[in-house]
Order: sequence, then C-alpha cells, then structure tokens
Amino acid sequence: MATYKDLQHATGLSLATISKYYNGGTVRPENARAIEEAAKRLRYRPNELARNLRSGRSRTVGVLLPDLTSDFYLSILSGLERRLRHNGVSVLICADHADIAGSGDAVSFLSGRMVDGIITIPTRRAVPGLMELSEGGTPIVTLDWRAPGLDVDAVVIDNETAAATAIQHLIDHGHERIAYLAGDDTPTLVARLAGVRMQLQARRIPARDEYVISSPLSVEAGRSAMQRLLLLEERPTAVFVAMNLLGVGALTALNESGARVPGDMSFVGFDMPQIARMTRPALDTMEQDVDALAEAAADLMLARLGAQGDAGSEPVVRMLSARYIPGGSVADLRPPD
Amino acid sequence: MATYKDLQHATGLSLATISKYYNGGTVRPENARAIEEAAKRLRYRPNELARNLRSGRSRTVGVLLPDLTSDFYLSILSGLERRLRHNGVSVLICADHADIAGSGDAVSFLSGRMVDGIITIPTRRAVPGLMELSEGGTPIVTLDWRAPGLDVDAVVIDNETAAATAIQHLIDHGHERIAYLAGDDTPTLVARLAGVRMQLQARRIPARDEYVISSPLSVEAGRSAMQRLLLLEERPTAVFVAMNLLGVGALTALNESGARVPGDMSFVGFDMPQIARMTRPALDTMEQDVDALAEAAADLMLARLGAQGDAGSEPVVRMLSARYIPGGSVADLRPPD
DNA sequence: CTGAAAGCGCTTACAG
DNA sequence: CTGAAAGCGCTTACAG
Repeated sequence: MATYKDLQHATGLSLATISKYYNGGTVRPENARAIEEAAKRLRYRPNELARNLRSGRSRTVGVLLPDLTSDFYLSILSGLERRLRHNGVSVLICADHADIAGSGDAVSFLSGRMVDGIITIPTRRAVPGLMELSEGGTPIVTLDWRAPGLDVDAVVIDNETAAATAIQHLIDHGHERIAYLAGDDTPTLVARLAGVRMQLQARRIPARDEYVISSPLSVEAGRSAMQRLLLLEERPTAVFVAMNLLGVGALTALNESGARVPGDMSFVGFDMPQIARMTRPALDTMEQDVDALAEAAADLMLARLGAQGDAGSEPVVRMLSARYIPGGSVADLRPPD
Repeated sequence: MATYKDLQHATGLSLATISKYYNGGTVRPENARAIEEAAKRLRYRPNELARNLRSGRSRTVGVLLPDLTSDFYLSILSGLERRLRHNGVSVLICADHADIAGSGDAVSFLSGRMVDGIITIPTRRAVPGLMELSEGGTPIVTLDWRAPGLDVDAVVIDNETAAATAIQHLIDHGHERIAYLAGDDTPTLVARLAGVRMQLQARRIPARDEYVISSPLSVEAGRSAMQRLLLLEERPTAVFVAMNLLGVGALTALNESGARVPGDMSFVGFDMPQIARMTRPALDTMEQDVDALAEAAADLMLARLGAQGDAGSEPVVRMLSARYIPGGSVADLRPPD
C-alpha cells in the first residue's frame, strides 16, 4: 500500500500539506490537483489505523450484542449500521458470547480498538467494563433494557404496558383461561410477565401457575411448552407468547397436535411481523418498532459524539411503545347479547 | 487509558520487555508478575490499533455483504463471526449499500483498516477493488456466488441442481402447470432459473412465459407476483418460489385470496427452515445449510491466514448442495392406479 | 532475558 | 498556505 511518503516523493510536498489536504484544510489548488493525481496513480488509500491512533478518535462506534443468533439483535444491528454509516460513523460489531477465544472480554476488545462510543444490549458480564468506560468519559447507549448501575443514555420498549395490552385484548374477547409463554432470564421478559400479572389482577382473573411457562428462548422450547399446555386437564383457551422464537415453536406444536387456531386455542404473539401475516389465519401480535429503536439509539450516540465538551450532561432515557396488530387468531368467546 | 509508558514507570522495565510479555515471549517470572500487577492496578489494556499498525497484521477479517437486511446475509454473518472469533480472529463488518456517506467504497474502508483478509458476498461494484486487493496478496473468500474475474477461494451452493430437484418433485407428483417465482438480478437466482428450465425440458414439459415471474426480492413483491398468478385464466397447479422473502409474500397472497395450500396451489419454497414448519400444512422447501456455508468460508480464510508464505496456491472452490425437505404443501395429482 | 533506538503511517502544534 | 519536528502506542531487530 502506498503511504504519505510515496505521495511526498511524487508531489514534492510535505507530509503536513498532504495531511491537510486529506483533512479538508485549505491547500493551493495546484497542490491539491497534484496530490489527487499522485493518489490515483499510486492507488493511495489512507491508513485509518494510523489516523485514529494519532488523532485519538476513530469515528467508529462499537456495537456490543449478546449474540448474533436472534432476529431481533440482527435487526437492531442492521438499523444501527445504516443510521451510523449514513452519518459517517463506522460500526465495529462484537458479539459477547461466553466462548471468545482468550483475548479478554468484549468490552476490552472494543475499547482496545479505540471506539468513540458503544451502543449495546448489555449482557450481565459486560456491565462492569461498560461502567468503567462510562466513568472514563466514553459515551455508552443502552438498548432494550437498562442495566442497573449503568447510568447512561438508553432506549427501551415499554414492555409492561405492551404485555398488559395483549392480555387486555384477550380478556375483552371473553378469555379467562389465559396462558403465558416466555422466559424469565431477561429484564425485558420479566417486565412482560409483570404486565401480564398486573392486567390479570386488575380484571380479577386468577393467575394459574400451570398456565405460566418460563423456558429457554428457542423454537424447540416453545414447541415443548405448548405441548405441555395442550396436555393440561383444563386447557387454556388462549396463549400469549411473549417472544418470537417461542411463538414459532408454539405454533409448530399446535399444528402438529391438530389443534386449530383460534378454534381450539387463541394466540397472541410478540415481535414477529412478517410471520404473523403469512399464516392462516394471520396472527394477532404485539409489535415493537425495531427500526425506531435502533434509530433512537444511534441518534443518542451521534448527539453525544457531536457535543464534545458537554459530555457530562444528564443521561437521556427514551421509552417507545409497542403496538397491537390485530389478526384472526383470537376467538371471540363473549356470549352473544 | 494506561499505556506501556505507565507500566514502564510502575515496573522499571523497558518497553521491549513489556511488549515481550504481552506477546508471549519469555520473561523472568518476577518481571511477569510485576507487569501483571501494574496492569491490573492501572487497568491497562493493549491498544490494538498501535499493535496492528506497527506489526502490519490485525488478526481481523473484513466481512463485506451487500446489505444487512436479509435473513440470509445475517445468518451468514452470524456463522462467520462465531467461527472466526473462536479462532481468535476479529470481524470487521461492512455493508456495501450505495449510500455510504462519502468516505469511499466499502473495500477501501476495509483495506484502510488493514484487515488481513476479506470474506464477501460481493456486489458488482465491489469486484474491481477486491481484484486489486487480491492481486496485492490479500486473501479473499467469496461466498454464495463467484464473481467473474475474481479468481479466489469460494463456497457456493449448487443452485441449479437444487432448483431442478424442486421441480422434479413437483413433476413426480403429477404437476405440469408449474409456476416459478424469483428475481433475475443475482447469479444465484439465475442459476436456479436455469435449473428449473433444464428440468422442465428434460421432462418435456413446456415452459410458459406467464408462469415465470421475476420480481424484486421483497415480501411485497412476492405478494403481488402471486396475485398475478392467481388471476391467470389457466392457473398453475404448483409454484416453486426460489427465495424466502418472495415465499412469505406469496403465502400471504394465497391466504388473502382464500386459496388453499395445497388444495388450490401446491407450494415449494426455498431457504425458509423455521417458517416452513410453522405453517399449516408444513411447507415443502429446499434448504441450504447456511451454517455449513459460513463455516466453510471461514475455514478457507483461516487456512489462508495460517499458510503465510504459501499464499499463492490455487484457489479452492467448494460446492455444497441443498436438500429437499418434504412437508405437506404439495398435492399429489397422479391418477390413482 | 533485557534495554536503547528506530519506525509503523499518520496528525498536530509551531514557525515561517 | 507550507514545512520541519515531535509524537500517537506499540513492535522489531540488534546489542548486551
């Protein structure tokens, strides 16, 4: 690869002038032309590593996600990348799986590459490192949930209200035996469960333990959870599945068992926009606007990166709401009047 | 952030010794301990930018994809990241959308960050830059399709055979009016169309123009393509949809129209493993093993990165085959015997 | 095994 | 507007 030295040789200009040219400074027109010409001929490309090292900023934001296996995370990533890139900021992505080969944790990985900031759906293990960076002045934006102790900008969905809305819809259609399928290891799902309980209580519907199944977040787990529900003596008339993979699994089990939706079981899903329109009947679901989530996070970060001196201003928390998208998967059990 | 200089101050050792310690060289045990202790106390983290700049290698591979909006690309990304990271190689990801804000093309972006190699599903516009890098000795691995003129390692699916297999299955079940939905702007889909035509011809089934619809690759386009098919005077009895988003759209249109699968229309999809099991009936689909694809590509890259001197060996092309996964979406039209 | 010195490719004050 | 010099944080021969 060609370097400034080669351009220097070719043009007779100094390194400082060449640098000025590449950084938008004012350079005599004939010199600019000479540099351009030489750069083209020598196929010169600036070495970003050297620039970043010397200047102390990289115009790069680290995106730290728990893993890259979920649609949700990947949509977030996609949205972030688009928005940041559009603003001239690069994205260094890092999945925080447990099995990173040596080389320290994910946060070190990113900070070792001098990212200007980090946007993250934090895993528990990442939080201490993030706190340290944040205290050191690196802008951090948290997505999807707020890690306790990490007092930084955040964008979250109002999961409690979202879940309450789904349950409300079922109750309004005359359902009382309502099952709930989700996990319990993420704050997001804890909030959804809380919303479910709140709404049931508000409508004086007893919550039954056997109707609440917490499972790992996979298609297979959703399938077996639904199988369990189908075996209950007193089957629920409706299920709210608060996570997309579990929803896919639950539907698979329903199909396999021959149970009809909504005839034998009403169904409300969460966060499965395309799939919901593809089935017959279309599914009732709660949808969060993942693009809006990603955009808001990117914008918070861009604002921090822009406001150089004023880095110490108060953390901003933005809360977005999910929407109920009606389909044909909820039976109306109300007695005709 | 702490640097070697701080460690030097704290330990009294030279920069060279500290560097040796961090690069696995032999250092006197008491010195190693002193460095460890100081590093911990000062929260030292090596600056990878400086390391890479000085040493000329980054242990980082660039992943260059057309965009990050498709499930397929994202699965590939996920698989690559896992495999590479597991081998101590970092991933710098770059989507090659048209609207990158100034700052040159995607290939420059990656080479400017001194990636040791690039794994890519290349866009047309990226090819010239990739060729240049490849000639300069940077290992390139192409995924999903082989760009003409770019003579490098590659992993591809045998799309022609895959499509032929799908059509064969339909013909074997007595179908003759077979429609084909896909796009025509990617080599992958061109190969699938070729496989379809080949198989129809081999079985002496006339190909009808109105049964072949090329559309943009989106759910919406799949929906309207299916709507067109449903309006034909002589409707096809079966459709092979050779791309997942189109498949989702086509099913949506079928549902909306009230047409039954497979009663009114048999359906074979492509590359929609989870969705296929979720519908009722389950769908017949061709499935490519995306993980295997990503793994093979990562392994080819790791091999190139390992074989330092021997970089000039012949390009390796690995071809994987897709599998037919039966479901219940193909009607048997054969006369009973 | 350890240290002094040069250098990776760039940017940044500072003179001119 | 331009150039000489120092330096970003590391690694790399080279002596000792």
